[in-house]
Amino acid sequence: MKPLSPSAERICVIAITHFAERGYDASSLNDIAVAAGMRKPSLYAHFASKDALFDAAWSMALASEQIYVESCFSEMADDETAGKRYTQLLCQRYQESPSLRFLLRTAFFPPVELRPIVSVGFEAYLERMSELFSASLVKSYPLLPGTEVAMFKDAYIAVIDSLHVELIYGNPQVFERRLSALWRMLGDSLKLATGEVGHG
Amino acid sequence: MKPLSPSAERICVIAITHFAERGYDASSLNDIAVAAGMRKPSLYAHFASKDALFDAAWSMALASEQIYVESCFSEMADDETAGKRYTQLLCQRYQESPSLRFLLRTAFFPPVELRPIVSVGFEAYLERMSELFSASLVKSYPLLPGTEVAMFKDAYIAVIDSLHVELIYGNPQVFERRLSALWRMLGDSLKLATGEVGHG
Amino acid sequence: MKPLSPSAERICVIAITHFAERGYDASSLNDIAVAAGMRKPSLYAHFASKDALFDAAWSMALASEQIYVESCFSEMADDETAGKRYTQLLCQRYQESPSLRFLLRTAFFPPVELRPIVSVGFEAYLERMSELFSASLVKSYPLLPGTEVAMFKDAYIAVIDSLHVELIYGNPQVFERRLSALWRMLGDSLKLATGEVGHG
Amino acid sequence: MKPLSPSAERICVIAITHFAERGYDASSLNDIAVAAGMRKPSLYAHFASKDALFDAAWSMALASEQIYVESCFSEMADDETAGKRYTQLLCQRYQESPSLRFLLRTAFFPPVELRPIVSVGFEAYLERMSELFSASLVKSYPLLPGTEVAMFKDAYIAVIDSLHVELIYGNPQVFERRLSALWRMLGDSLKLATGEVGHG
DNA sequence: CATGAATGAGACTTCATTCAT
DNA sequence: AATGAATGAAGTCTCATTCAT
Repeated sequence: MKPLSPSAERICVIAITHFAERGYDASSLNDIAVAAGMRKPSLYAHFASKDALFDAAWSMALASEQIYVESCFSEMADDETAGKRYTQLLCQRYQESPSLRFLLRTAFFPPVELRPIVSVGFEAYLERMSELFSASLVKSYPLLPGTEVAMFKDAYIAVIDSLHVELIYGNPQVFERRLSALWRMLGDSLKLATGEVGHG
Repeated sequence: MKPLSPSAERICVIAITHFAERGYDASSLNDIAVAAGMRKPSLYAHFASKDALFDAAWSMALASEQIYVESCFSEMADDETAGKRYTQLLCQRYQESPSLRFLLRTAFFPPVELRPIVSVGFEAYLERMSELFSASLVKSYPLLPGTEVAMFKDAYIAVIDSLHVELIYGNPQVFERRLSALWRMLGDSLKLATGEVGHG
Repeated sequence: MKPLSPSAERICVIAITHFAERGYDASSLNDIAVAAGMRKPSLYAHFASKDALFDAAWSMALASEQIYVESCFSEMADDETAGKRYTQLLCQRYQESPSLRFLLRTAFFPPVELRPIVSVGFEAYLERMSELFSASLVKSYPLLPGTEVAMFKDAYIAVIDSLHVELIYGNPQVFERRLSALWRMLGDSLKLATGEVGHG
Repeated sequence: MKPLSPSAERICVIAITHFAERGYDASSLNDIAVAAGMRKPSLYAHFASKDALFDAAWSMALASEQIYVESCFSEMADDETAGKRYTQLLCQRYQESPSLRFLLRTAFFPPVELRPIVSVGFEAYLERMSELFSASLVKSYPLLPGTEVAMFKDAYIAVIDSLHVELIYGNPQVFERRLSALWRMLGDSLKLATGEVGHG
């Protein structure tokens, strides 16, 4: 994982948008090269192969989104519902961040030969998110039993994935309805689970 | 949508598994033809182009899953929680039905030039599912206000999509946990929404 | 080793001349295709890869030369010195037969990945020649001890290889001098070995 | 033929092994550069082109083998059979000297555009060897007629070439048998040619 | 219906070479 | 003396498609 040269980084950024929009198979190195202001063979001065470029792009996108997630959760106000901020910003993030679009497309349907690399990275990404959520949850409801926390962790990731899908469908209005429906459910469940126990 | 000849149907079935596993771009007409026991050019006796084959495969898969969904909801017992049966069978269905795998992969990331066809069909598919769910919901809770029904419709599709994603990830154990977490939420929310009003 | 179609045979013949003149690495499928009156991708309707084409060309050239060798030895007159006719025709054969030129070039310096295939075939080719020689030798000198026959077999192949090299150098005049020098040696050695014993 | 810098010499040595093992076409400047501890463009600080590098490698290899041949013949004992020592050491020399392997490969199948350079050098190399042989032969058999000497010169080079081929085939056991068979022939011929005339 | 043969377009990749630094 | 970056040419190979048979 040595750091990339500036040119290599630029290529990576472009590759990310191509992979995000077209997928791995339908992305052409020629197009990526031209979009990066060079000719096809010049790519090979920076990356040994299409796979290697994909690897680098994957790492970069993953790192970028991981940082974003951290910042999202760390900026949380004390009285905020755990994990809500992230979901509220998600739609905008998706539209603004090719990295996120690339991440989702790739996590869902990775090129077969790169599946291992992809799934390891993405699972860590989701796992970190669920940890941030449950930490925040425990902070708000210290008395919540561990089994309940575990259940809500699963529920939160389920919610995230559901929102991801709606983002992919690409209808922002429906996204907002889904966001609200999911939080209604999650909120109700939390209410019942914590009742007088939690905040009280 | 004229009916397909037996040969054309066989080709479609094979194409569906290829598209499901590899995606449109990475599926080769040659492989499909050989898997169907013929040579590549023979495909053109049945379909005008790769796109046309995709179209037919898409229609067939959609029809197949629509029938399945109908049967799933129609066999529902009276005291069953609305839409639960479908989600419980989903994991097995996914593993057994290339059509469903094809549907999801394609709905999420359709080949650009076929996006319109795909999204129209898939939205109808989801819409029908949500109607079946809400009909069953209204039957169980006749007094539930319309706005609540609408909200639960959104929630149910959100749940389905979330489960879809977990199926794509491919870990059956996690699927079961997610399934239970989502129904816990949905159940809690229903409980609160209906209270004494509903079944009582 | 299924028989080749006429087109495939034509391509093979052309490939043989290309491989003979340029070697495997420097031969381009594009050039071969054009020389065969078609475009590059059309080759792949006949051969799965460059290696496969090479394989076929190798088999064809080997078979061709094996037949030639057989005919050469079978047409031998009774009072002829064993194996002489073949060496006398060799220069002309080399000039006329791309197969032989291909055989030698390839036997001497095969593409690394095809070395096994090549050496097996060529060793059989040489071995057959040495058997034909020794059979003819034994017929002329029935009393020659087995160890001597074995030695002359080695000597004959050594002579053949030496002539091959001179053919590759490409100077017909020098070839004739070498041919005569080698037969002088072989003849002298035979004279001493058989003496009054042989023809008696 | 200005003398090479130390770096250039080092590159040449490496190039010789690459050319010997792979041939001109299949040898990559990149590989050679890396093996020499530098990057491809750095080669151009030492050689103007691949051809120029080949030229230099060729000259170096030729010089190296010429020196070896001289030393081989000059160390000859008085009662030794002319030229025998060289052939006896040949197998070991071939295994130890990339230069010799390069020489043979290149002499047999030079890259087309370099054929003139190659053949001139190699013919001189063989010619020198045959002169050393005939000088030694004349020393042993002063009364041998000139025509006979000329014939034996041709025979000796023929023997050398035959041994070369066996070295290329790469079977040391067969090499020994061939070596002995060839000297049996050469010795018999010499015996008959000199008879009572020579040493006596 | 099926296919053998052909093909234009385009995929990834390697190569020898150049040039500014 | 060395190299990172770039590139035109060319390499092998795959693909969807067409057409005569």
